[in-house]
Amino acid sequence: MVQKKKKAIAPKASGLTKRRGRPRAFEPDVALSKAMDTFRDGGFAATSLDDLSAAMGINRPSLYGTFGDKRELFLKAYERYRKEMAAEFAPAFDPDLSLRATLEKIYAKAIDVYLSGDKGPRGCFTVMTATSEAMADPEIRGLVQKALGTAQRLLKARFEVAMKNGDLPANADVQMLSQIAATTIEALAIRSRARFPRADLEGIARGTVDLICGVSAKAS
Amino acid sequence: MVQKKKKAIAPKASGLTKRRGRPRAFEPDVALSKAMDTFRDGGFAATSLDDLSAAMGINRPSLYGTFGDKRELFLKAYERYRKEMAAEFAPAFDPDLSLRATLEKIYAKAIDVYLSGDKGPRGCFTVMTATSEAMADPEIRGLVQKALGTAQRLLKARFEVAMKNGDLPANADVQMLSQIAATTIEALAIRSRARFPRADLEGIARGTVDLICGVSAKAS
DNA sequence: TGATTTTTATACCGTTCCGCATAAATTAGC
DNA sequence: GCTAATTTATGCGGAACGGTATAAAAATCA
Repeated sequence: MVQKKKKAIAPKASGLTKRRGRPRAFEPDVALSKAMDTFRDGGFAATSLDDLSAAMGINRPSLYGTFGDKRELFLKAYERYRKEMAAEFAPAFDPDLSLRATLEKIYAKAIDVYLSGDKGPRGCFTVMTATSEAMADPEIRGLVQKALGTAQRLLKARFEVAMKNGDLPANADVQMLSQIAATTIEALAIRSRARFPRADLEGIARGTVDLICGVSAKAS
Repeated sequence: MVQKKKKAIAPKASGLTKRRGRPRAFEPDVALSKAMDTFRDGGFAATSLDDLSAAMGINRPSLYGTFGDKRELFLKAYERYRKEMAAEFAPAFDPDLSLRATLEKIYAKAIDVYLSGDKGPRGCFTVMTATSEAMADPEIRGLVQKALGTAQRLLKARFEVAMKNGDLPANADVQMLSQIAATTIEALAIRSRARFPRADLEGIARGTVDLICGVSAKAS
């Protein structure tokens, strides 16, 4: 390559400027979503570019041109997962909800997400798929640490509010409670992947909620 | 092959009958241990037979002849891991130990096991390595279910004893307690793999032990 | 219409993968 | 020593892998 002439003027900020050449035959967003599912099913190493290309419905060169190599695609898929999860869980943190309702909503959502998948429960991208790669890839490891840390921090903040509101006893150990709450989510991810029945997962969730919020009467 | 003549008489039950041909140049047991470590580091798919052969110090044909193909070797490595863990954790269930001492010993051992590894914390074979394959392989999935179930059953039995001994309140919910105790182990496996510092893991363990056994005073 | 730009489709390249074929090496039995 | 049995060492073979070169297709701009 001698020297590629650079486009002098970028198209004006409008996101709808007509591109010059042949238009894309796929929606990058839905393709990335398919890639996310595929990685979640098989993990990084066991998922081939052929698998991805087939699932995303685009040829390998298009895939490469749009998302970069396999690892970059994995990172983008994981980034998308994190954003999707943030959006999924946000409503549960609605301050109008009681502490118990918040926790119930979080666990219900987690169970739904982890059990979804045509070929079996996909589990959690962070806990299962990304953490597997965390040993060999420092960047992925950092993202996993951030994700786990963020989850626990959000829970801790909610518990602090609850303590001020009187929904938790004044001497509650919010650090410990947020650990219990966060690690329960991680355990749900593991057990969903191992195909524990939904009722088991719901039982674990209910147990943790009862433990944190207190049970008025020990129901039979 | 026309027809392989079968050995008419099996050598007498003595385990020390001299084998006929060239002796093995490796110890199958230590080789399997190396395979276990290697799988734990990289997972099933990302670990090649070259990796295994190099780590185990034996050539591929010997490997194949002794342990079978890659999946069989994986299953044998996992089986070895489960037996090893059973032996490692057995002392913690010594009935002379207090409930608190038992739990402390369990978590201390878990953290030690999960943080071990030259190239970084190896985590738990069940939670990390095997569960990754659980989706595609029903046999592995069954083993994972059994392992997770066994851990929780052991804990539950210990809590039932504690309740009879008065170490737990008479109205304690042993099912819930064993869930908390077991899921905490799984969370430790995840977080060790994500390279959370040892102090964090110990903090999680201490929190769970305090929660289950009760804290006399909320220390500063 | 023709030139330019961008994406698509086909198919290839070198590497790595898993499993095994083949033959040399090392033992026990005769 | 010779034969049979078993393990080692070398390395092959077909398939799958990740990535890319190349050219056709489809759009805009002149």
